[in-house]
Amino acid sequence: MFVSILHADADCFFASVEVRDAPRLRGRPVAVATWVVMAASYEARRFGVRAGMPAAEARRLCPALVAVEPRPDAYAAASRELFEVFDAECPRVEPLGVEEAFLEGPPELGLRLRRRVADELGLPVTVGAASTKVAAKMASRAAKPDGLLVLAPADERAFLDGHRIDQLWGIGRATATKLHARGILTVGDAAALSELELVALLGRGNGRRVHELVSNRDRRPVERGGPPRSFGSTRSLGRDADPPRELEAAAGRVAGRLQAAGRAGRTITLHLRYDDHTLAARSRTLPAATADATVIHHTAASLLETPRRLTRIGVSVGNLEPADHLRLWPGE
DNA sequence: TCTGGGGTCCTAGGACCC
DNA sequence: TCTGGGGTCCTAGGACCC
Repeated sequence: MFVSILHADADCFFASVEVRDAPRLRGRPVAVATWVVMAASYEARRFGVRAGMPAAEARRLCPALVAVEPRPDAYAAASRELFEVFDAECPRVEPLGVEEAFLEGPPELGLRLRRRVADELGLPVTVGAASTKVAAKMASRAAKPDGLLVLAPADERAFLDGHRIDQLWGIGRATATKLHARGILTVGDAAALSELELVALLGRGNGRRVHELVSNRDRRPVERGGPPRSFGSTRSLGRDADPPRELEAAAGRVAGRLQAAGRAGRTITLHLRYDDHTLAARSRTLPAATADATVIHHTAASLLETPRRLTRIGVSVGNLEPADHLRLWPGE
């Protein structure tokens, strides 16, 4: 028996909550969707339905698709319950979004987590266990849906080496493109390179990081998650949208969430996307923290100057601190 | 393929201070 | 007046994740 890193991930989380709460959906292709798909059940995925896909496209691929409106409150409650089980079973839990976490413990912990979440929440959770975060994450992916994969340390390298480089957790499109251009197609290909070669290819920071990932020398420990570092809200703009009004609404949503969390922040960032899909962000740091909708809105609006057509707008507040005392901005 | 909304972390240059 | 080193904060952008 040895201590390992576990990655626990609730399968197609939103869709699983919907199926659990409406048993007539069981076994059917289900998508949680507005005009875009937020989550798809495995039955729907078999037809090619994917998160992020326009709902019309999903329906075309899968005419029998059952589309369900999102119920954010239900997912928040399920997420809370999921982490209550994690916390009850393990002292070291590092959340990674609303539906997954790294945990430290013996591989047997994976069995308990899966059983308890299934019994108490009625939701499927897949667990991967390994000696590093990257291997544990890749193991849980390989074990989906509703599975458990424990990698023995001696098997981890071979397991990782066989993956396509762009499938490795932590390798995105930009890095994969650079590696592909050099004929590096698999994790094994990349692991055969020295750190120096990867640094030459990818830059110092990214090269070192990728070297640690592909060679499975990922030394990052499981760390308890802290409070959020930022709150934000953005919206895509339709043809007849009014960007200044959308910005004001976004500021209101962010202020409400900050106040609910008892937090305030000093750095206000305006987020924009233009019609050529380029992104921009403008930020301003205030002398003191705020959770006030008007201050957030006015600060963001003062940063908004663009003759170009916008396709997305929103605001985030960072540099957070507790709001229950001290200087709020503006003062009373 | 360019389509959601929510995040985290890193880098790099400039301002400013000692 | 020029030169050097070290550090923090702010801003903009990029990359990646679910």
